[in-house]
Amino acid sequence: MDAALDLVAKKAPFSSLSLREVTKKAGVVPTAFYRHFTDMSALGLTLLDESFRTLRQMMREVRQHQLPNEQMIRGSMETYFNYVRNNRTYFLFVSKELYGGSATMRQAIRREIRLFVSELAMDMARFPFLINVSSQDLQMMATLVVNSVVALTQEMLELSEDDEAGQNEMLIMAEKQVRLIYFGVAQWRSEPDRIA
Amino acid sequence: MDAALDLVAKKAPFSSLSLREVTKKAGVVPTAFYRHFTDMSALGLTLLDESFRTLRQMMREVRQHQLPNEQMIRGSMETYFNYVRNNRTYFLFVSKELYGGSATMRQAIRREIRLFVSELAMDMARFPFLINVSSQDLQMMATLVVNSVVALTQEMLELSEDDEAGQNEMLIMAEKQVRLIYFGVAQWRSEPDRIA
DNA sequence: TGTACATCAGTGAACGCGCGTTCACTGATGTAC
DNA sequence: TGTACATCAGTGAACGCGCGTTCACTGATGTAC
Repeated sequence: MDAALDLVAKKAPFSSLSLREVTKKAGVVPTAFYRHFTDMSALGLTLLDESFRTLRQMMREVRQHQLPNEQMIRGSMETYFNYVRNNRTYFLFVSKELYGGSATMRQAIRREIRLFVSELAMDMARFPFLINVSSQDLQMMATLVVNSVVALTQEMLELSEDDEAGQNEMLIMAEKQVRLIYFGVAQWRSEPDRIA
Repeated sequence: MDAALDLVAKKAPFSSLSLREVTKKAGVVPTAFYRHFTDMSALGLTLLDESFRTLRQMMREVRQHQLPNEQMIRGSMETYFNYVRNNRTYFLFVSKELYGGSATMRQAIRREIRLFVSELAMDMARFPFLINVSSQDLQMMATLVVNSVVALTQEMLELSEDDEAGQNEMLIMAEKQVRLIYFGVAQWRSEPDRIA
């Protein structure tokens, strides 16, 4: 599993990895692979599980905070992006699979993302200034936040691992974007034609 | 080229396509490939050029509209998502390459996206209520809009081609999200602690 | 404590297959005079 | 208008290679009595 993650991080997407490549990197003969997985796609799904198992755990902790004030946004983003940095290879793997993987993989990842969105929407439902917003709109707002953070995560993964400055820029951008979205959220339906 | 796009749309990402697969699909002998491209990566770059050539053209037209009122947002989103529907295979190709392709491909796509972001930021700079916003923040806001639309585009591409209802839902969501962002944009720096 | 057996990760030879690429070729279409 | 030659897309045989998967095997570790 480590060998596969390393190979994905260093070059190709998982789908273009060969069984022999992985076993070679792991320092083991190709046939030994079958002692652990039935085939490559089984390995892929296991890696996906592993990737999300700890991520879910971390998200749950981040959600402990409750009110959407600015310190809370900054704190969540710091915690999250730190986690990304410490689990770079997992995120690189998931990022490449999200659109480039098999249908099964893509569905599995989208399911996890939708889960985060729903949880965030539930949190938002408790904001006093959002009591009149439909649950569909809450879902839309949460999707916006999650999609934006995911996009910046993927952008950060393109940076070299030791580009501290660039990574910090991403964190700041993420924080500002989420704050900006919350400005819009507070505005939603309360004064809908301020701009028009 | 059509054969390659078809194969990418139907299943695997471009990087896992073989030269023989493509020529077989095109109804031609493998060696005939070399009459047109030096290798697969040259074909990939040509497809990328082709994908963005007409897309840039369309974006230029969308930008003709000027003021950020709600009809303009709706109109732009309709034009754009219609274009996506009519060029599905190209977008599927680009979407899979954005994170799963070779470094060259990824860089080329990111460059195009950054171009769109800069143009949008320039448009925003002309909004009267944004005169005091730093150009860095304008870039951040434009990034947010573009990233959100890109994410929804990719989500739409996951839907079946004839899922009219689902695709319409994406369009509506995109319009709402962009409108919400504009609410936040209008709020930015003018009353920064409304939420805090 | 010692013996017998089961479990398990890894080995190495072998297979048939699709791969990218080479080469000399064919035959149709375009161009010069 | 006819002839000679160049250009060009496609052909088909052949190559060596890495692939996934099979098989019978080895030897270390764990378990039962």
